Amino acid sequence: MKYIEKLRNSGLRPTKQRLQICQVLFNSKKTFHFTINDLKKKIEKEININISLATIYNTVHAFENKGYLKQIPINSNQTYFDTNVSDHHHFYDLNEGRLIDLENSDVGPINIKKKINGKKIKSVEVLVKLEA
Amino acid sequence: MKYIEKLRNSGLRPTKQRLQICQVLFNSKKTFHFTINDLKKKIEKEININISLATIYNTVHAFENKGYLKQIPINSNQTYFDTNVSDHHHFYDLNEGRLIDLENSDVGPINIKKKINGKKIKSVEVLVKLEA
DNA sequence: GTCTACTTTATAATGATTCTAAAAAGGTGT
DNA sequence: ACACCTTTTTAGAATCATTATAAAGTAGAC
Repeated sequence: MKYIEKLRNSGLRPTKQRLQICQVLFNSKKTFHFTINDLKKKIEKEININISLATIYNTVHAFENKGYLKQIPINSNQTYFDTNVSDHHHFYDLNEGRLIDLENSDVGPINIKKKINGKKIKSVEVLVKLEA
Repeated sequence: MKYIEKLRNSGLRPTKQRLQICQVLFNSKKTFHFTINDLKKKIEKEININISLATIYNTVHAFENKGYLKQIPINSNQTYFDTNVSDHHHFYDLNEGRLIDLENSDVGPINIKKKINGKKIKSVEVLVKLEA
């Protein structure tokens, strides 16, 4: 199974639940944005199974730490994740509360001129808020 | 009092508590970042008074809606605000959990090439994550 | 000053996330 | 396959930021 390696890389044993989470997260052609609750519902709908919230939090956080998922920096009461881990950005539609991918090529190069001593840049994320 | 107009503009009556909040928020020369709890503590320290959390939330949200405060888009368990409402960006030091201003001139022009039908851009915010 | 609508406050409610500890399952060695 | 030990899953409790509530206080208009 192709997900076993992903799990082992993330320091997780390949259990039944984790493989099912992988299937929902990584099996579709299109990447997508989700909250933990979205993901729980998606799992219930697509695999018709219940996985406890604690397990989902666990697995998602492990993948995030390993870079298999990205957190989207946005102020919301819930944390948003993205299965698209390529270097890209987001529109956030304030009226509909919807996130839309914004490819790197849609933004152009971003040149951070200021440096902070002893620190290196880990990521540069652009959030473009939209309104009607 | 210079804050009365700010409050009235935000649809708020100038009460004693709100004027005190204004003093802590807008009286200092330097702008700063804060969470609601930071602000509560700052008020207690600087004016030696207790204002209930509900009042602080209320006032901060009214100012945010009016553009007198900005929310900083970052995933954290708490919401961060900025008294610097000019068009600018942020470093976020992952190791220390610290925010640092990044002036517009430190980033250079950002050109969003993709358009979404019927939506206009309200803001463009860049978050640069730093690590050791 | 009186009146009415808006405010403040303490406290309760909500909701996302994390913790806990007991039961279940994975993995290794036999 | 079995025993054993560790990791994992789970339901439910705990935590913590934020929001709602409703009673007592205050601002502003007359």
